[in-house]
Amino acid sequence: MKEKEATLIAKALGEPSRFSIYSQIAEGDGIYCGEVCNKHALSPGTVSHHLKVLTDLGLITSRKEGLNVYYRSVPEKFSAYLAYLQSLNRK
Amino acid sequence: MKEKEATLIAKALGEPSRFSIYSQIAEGDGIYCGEVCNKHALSPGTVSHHLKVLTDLGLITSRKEGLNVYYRSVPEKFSAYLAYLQSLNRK
DNA sequence: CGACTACTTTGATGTTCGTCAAAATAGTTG
DNA sequence: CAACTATTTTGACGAACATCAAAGTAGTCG
Repeated sequence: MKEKEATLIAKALGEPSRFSIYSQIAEGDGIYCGEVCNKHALSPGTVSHHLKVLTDLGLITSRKEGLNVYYRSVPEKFSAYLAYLQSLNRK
Repeated sequence: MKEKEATLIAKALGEPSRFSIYSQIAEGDGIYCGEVCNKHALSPGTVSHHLKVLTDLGLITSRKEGLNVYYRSVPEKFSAYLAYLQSLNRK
């Protein structure tokens, strides 16, 4: 992973709502968009926006199931980010 | 470390200039403020601002040496942040 | 003390971006 | 097809913030 990508991920997780949403997704085994809206006091449009940012960065993936959209995390991507951060100390 | 603090650190590192400045400090064994200004095309005021943000978060410390101010990283703080991130996956 | 240096603080500016309401889209179901 | 539901997109607005120039501060040195 390059510095630019790491910075974009850090920026994404630096927004409180988005960090919280990512945490919720990462902790479970997948979740529907609506459940995210329920847990956080945010409009559907705002939640959809945050989910798109996380998806574009590869931190989560989505799959349509009927009317709902199912989201789950991509641990490998997150691990790659952690590995990059770890390499910063004592390079 | 709590979620709020982790988010603040992520936000701080999500700003490209600040991420780059932190990297420069973390990679070496300490550095003067002026050297940071030289490496990055930023005004002294801007660099000072970024260094203050990182200092307030406990990611770096400063010590005055004559006319110069010497900065070095606090690896323990950064490690605590990494540990928190690691706990997000598979909690 | 007075000139100089390294850094910090202040004030202003332009941009980014989180948020919502509302319109639009896609898919379901009678 | 028509009504409905879940999500996304659009447009607008306000707040946060990165940046700079310039003024301020602290410490050094003749």
